[in-house]
Amino acid sequence: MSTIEDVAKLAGLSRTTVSRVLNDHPYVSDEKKKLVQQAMEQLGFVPNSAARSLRNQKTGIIAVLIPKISTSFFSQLLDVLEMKASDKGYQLIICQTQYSKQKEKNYLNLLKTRQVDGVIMTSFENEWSVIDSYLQYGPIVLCNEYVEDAHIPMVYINQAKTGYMIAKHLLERGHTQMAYCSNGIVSEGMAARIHGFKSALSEVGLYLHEKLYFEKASTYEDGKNVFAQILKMQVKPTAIFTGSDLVAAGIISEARTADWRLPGDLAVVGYDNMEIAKLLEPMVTTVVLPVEEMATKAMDVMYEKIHNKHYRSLEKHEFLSKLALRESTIYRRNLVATS
Amino acid sequence: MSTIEDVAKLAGLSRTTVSRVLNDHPYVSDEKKKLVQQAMEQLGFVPNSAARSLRNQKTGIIAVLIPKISTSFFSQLLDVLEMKASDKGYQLIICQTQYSKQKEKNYLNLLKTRQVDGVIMTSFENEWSVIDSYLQYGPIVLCNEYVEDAHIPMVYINQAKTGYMIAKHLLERGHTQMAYCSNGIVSEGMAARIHGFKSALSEVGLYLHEKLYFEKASTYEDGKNVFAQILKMQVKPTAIFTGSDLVAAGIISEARTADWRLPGDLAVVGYDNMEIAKLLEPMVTTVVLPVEEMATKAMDVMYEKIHNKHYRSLEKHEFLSKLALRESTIYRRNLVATS
DNA sequence: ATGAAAGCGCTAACAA
DNA sequence: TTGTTAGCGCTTTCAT
Repeated sequence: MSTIEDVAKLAGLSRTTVSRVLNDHPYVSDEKKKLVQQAMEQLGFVPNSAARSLRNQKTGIIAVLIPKISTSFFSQLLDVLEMKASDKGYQLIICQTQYSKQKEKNYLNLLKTRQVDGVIMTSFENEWSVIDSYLQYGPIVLCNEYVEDAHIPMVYINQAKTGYMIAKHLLERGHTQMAYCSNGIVSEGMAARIHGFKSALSEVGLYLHEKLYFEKASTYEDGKNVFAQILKMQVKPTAIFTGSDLVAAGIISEARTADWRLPGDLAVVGYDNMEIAKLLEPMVTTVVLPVEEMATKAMDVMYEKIHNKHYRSLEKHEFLSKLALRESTIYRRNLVATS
Repeated sequence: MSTIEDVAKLAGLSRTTVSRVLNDHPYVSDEKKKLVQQAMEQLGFVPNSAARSLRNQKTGIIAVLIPKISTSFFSQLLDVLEMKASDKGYQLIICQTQYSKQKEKNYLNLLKTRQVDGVIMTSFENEWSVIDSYLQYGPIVLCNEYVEDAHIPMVYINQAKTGYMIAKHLLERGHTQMAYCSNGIVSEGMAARIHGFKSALSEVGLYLHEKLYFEKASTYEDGKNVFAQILKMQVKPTAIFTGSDLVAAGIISEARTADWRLPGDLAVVGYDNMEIAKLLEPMVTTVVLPVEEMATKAMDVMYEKIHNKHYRSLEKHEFLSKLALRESTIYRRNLVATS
């Protein structure tokens, strides 16, 4: 492994000059530059990054905290984050928190030990005050979360508008009796989503019936359960927001078994635009999340924070979901553009 | 940011002693040890990892090269790899090659610049000779690939046995006319798989009809196409291996539209055990890959290579796929255990 | 059991 | 335009 010193010797110059060539500094004559480059070539020289990190006090690495990589949404997010980081010349260290407070803290320590220049959190487990204390060591950017009392850049989806949009769509399709599935997670986003949903209803004098609110559904099995419950009801909903494409799949599966027509007897709206949404029959109208936009913004903001060094700046970067209209809410013959 | 020097001063000791405490060296009296620990506590001292890396010539980081993170299989693999790395005290840098030779080389450079202690490749694009040249800088372990002329540890699936198992299962179900979908990727593994498939057939005097071999099917749409072709055939297959659950989904969707009974008119075997395999109707019999086992082994081997420093050792770590038996090849009433 | 000092490879302030 | 030198923070001989 050759060092800058070796290159300097071979080129008959000083380490400084070599370093200057390496960093594209001005004030190096073309002649010497050539000499240095030849020497580098000949030795197969590559700068040692630990030495650079130590000297420059920055690593070129960003940590991404994620609860579970193999979750469809998070793997998409990570995918884009990696591309954007790569574009900016950064490496990404992946940190799976597995929804554990301790793991989350362990990974935040990467900031303390200066192993990374910044941390992007796509979820969080600890109290905000705990996380806040790490800000003295470097920038933290929230991507896909919103916290009222955090004074840092936050990139997130306006869930109130998401909820509103869903309800509005169903209202336009003529539904008046709707059901709503939550996923059991209690967060500001989830609260905002249902609030938005309800406000669209109340605008037209409707409301969400208590029995039609399912508190905790996140899996295919949960979806089947939800339908079983619906089947037993006196007054049945004509439309349901499922909170997840998996739940939608469960509901659809049972509904078909029970010979319900979809969307005739029940219109279904999913969430996440997972692969299955397009594969089911009927194809599922679902909420499409602005994954790419959020990841891009998060990385841009992180880059800026790393360089301007003012970590505690409150920035709200809000993005909107879209609705992919498909057969589960609109009869095929009325569907102009499916996507 | 406090350094080891600060701690030493506060404790009234030397840097050496502090370092010894930090690294659990013997020959430190309990008394001084306590002193040092108190000082560390008081200053909130955390060792700087760049300095450690520089001094120790190792980073505690492993790079994982992956073509595309958001692919179901790779995200699962990455998930397990991260857990295993974490167990061993390593961080993972993720490198998305996007099937690009150049990107792959760029990321292999992390080894040259000593930014990582080793590289795990889950796929590769360049000629083996290119990759081989990086071995002088550190260990490379193949996880999910097999290359005949690579002299490094390889963790992979025995695809010949996978193919054999699939055909065997269909033979046992009484099929004699089978179709086979490849995904268009040309690799030793893919060749082995079809070879294994064919040899099970030839054992009982059967063979794979040329027209029933689909060269390139990897998406849901491809699956629909495949079925359309089958529909036009004179002699139709009674069973098909799809090479992917997505393709299986496409085939099933079209088959149902054409009012085929599944598995009565056509038995379908998928690959990958994706989420959809259990959600479709019928639930899809599919090949389950030993993701966890491969990831675990790859990380174990990497750990060992990093420490014993002999990188060019040919090691074949072979794993087997399993078949998850479901309704698409076995009538529900005959299904004892679905999974 | 403890400390002094050298040095990992690089960059930058300063001098020439 | 180029070189000398100090030092980033840590570990490890070697001496005591």
